[in-house]
Amino acid sequence: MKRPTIADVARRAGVSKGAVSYALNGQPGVSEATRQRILAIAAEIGFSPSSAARALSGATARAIGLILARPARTLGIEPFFMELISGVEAELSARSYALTLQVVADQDAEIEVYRRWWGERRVDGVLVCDLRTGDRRVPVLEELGLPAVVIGGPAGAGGLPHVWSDEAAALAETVEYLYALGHRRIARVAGLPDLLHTALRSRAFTEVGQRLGLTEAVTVSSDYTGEEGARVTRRLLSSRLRPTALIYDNDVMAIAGLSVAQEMGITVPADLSIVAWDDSPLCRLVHPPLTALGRDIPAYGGHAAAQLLQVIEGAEAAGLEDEQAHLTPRGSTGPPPSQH
Amino acid sequence: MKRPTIADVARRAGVSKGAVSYALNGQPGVSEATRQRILAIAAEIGFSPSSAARALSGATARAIGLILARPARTLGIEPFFMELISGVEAELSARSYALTLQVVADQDAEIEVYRRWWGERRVDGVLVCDLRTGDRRVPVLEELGLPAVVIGGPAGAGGLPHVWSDEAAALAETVEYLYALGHRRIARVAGLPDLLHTALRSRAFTEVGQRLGLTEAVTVSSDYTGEEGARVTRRLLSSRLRPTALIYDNDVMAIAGLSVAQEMGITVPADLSIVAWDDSPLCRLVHPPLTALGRDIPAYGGHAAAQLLQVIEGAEAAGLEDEQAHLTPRGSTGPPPSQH
DNA sequence: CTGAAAGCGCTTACAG
DNA sequence: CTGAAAGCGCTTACAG
Repeated sequence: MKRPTIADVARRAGVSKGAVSYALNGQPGVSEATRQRILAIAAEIGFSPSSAARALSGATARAIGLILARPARTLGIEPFFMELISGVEAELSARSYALTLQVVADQDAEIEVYRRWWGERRVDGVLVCDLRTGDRRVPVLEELGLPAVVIGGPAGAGGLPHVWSDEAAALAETVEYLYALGHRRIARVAGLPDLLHTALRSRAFTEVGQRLGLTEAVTVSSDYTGEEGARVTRRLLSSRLRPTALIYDNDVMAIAGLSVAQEMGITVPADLSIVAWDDSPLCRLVHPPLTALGRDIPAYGGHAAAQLLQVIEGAEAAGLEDEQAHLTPRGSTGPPPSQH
Repeated sequence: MKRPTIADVARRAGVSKGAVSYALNGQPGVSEATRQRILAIAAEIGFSPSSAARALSGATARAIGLILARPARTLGIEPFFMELISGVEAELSARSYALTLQVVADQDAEIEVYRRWWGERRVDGVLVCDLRTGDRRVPVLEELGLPAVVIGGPAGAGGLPHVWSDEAAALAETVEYLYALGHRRIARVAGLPDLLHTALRSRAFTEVGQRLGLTEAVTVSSDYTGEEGARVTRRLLSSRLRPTALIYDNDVMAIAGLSVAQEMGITVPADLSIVAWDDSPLCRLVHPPLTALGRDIPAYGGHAAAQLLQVIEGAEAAGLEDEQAHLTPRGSTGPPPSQH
């Protein structure tokens, strides 16, 4: 089955290819009657303009790129990325842009793919995730002039527009909530230490701890996996003056932490309170369900995509502060055990 | 920064554009010395051939498509798809193909996207997931002649090549294992009933139940979400002669089921054994860790991608039977409680 | 409002 | 082994 081209439509309609192009793209240059007739014929013979020909004629590729540079193992287990992607998709498909996805091993590979995509003109722009301290991707993207929007911030995005959420404030509120419940020994199990948002959260945690006079507000680094989350939890709960509350940087580690508590005979929430960041259906799956800090991740992805499309279409995009994560108290938090 | 074209390379090398093209694509028509010189210059000025120009010249788009037609909610929570995607990616990027991903609401939307992609020549082929009974996508893809490989089977793929795993055998082995432990009342919490592999598993479950004389081998339908998994489990465990073993069609429902047992004061595995299909890190996160039926999903995705690339390159692809899922016994299974 | 033509950046027969 | 040229299917000034 041969695919119809613009020439087929033009022949059937008895007009020039140019006229068909104008009609299809909503440009002036054809009468309304002609436009309708051309559109009807195009629909009838199932014509879609070749994306390659369009891209080659200086129009855009109508595709944006997203690269994930995390081990497959971590990627699969965290609902975050899939939720982000579906939000991005919703925005893109409404404007009939495609999403080109690539999973790579590290930042070097990621940078290489950006260079290749730019050379190939394969995408019109990219969404950048997992900002790191001193991120090497940002200057490369700026140098290439490849439109890009950073997901994360507020700092570290260089001159690139970014979409972010005030994680420091959300963390502070969480600590204050635990403090109000009576907790004085609060520890935090953090994600990968070289991610910028981990650093931001750690600083915020230290600050609020000092403000409230919690001398033992410790942050312990981890890597988002259940294994590490469990290991760190075991260590924290084995110390002589163990924490009465734990805040985890993702849902997976929090669930692993809950299992460790159960395995050690520590009752949640009577003996230990647990808070998960990244609220997700996983948090409601376990018993007790986890108190969690969450926000609308698909919407976040959608906003980032919308910003990127603005940049691609030549508009100024100043970036956007998204909603702050809010705490949903469930069964895993309560007052600390009374001191005897 | 202007992107270098093949003409820039040709000028610098002092040859024609055709010669550059031959050199780049490893075609005969240039001397080895010239080829090396051209390659060096291309690398030096950072040239990558425009994917649009390539695609337009009759070469391929060097991209394949994957459409996921499940609600975002379900997508995010199951590690399966992200693992599949990373396996697909690994195979594709080794051959420098791109992956175009789209998330849609239903099969109608999916079919529409296939038609559009075909018309736009945006992808060279597609990977088809979540085969259903009487799948409407298969005849459309066959009619279009868009190269496609189905992930799943063994039946229902029509004339399309497919990659599959013998789920019936894996399920039978699992039931036999539980039988050997002493279980006689075994129930199964199934996934979405209109997915073909759910039907295959259900039939296999009934068959092995009959063969072993388990008159109460019930399958209850669900939808893969934790909510539904919990609800169904509550109902099953509330019946007068409740099952002593439950087999779940995914990890998420199994974890929800475990929580329900805990909430009802039913001890796992002393009072109830639980088996999860789709082994994933989630299964090792809970307490007790779940006995699970699993296999290498990234490899599965990689095999499907490899088959598709074969089809695209014009080779016959007969399809492929992948490894059978194997049972990893962990803490959630044991002998049934003794009858008093 | 419409038609004829150039051009995007490649690939690939076709002559030399 | 190499060069000149046509063609892929669009978009977009440029004349009429």
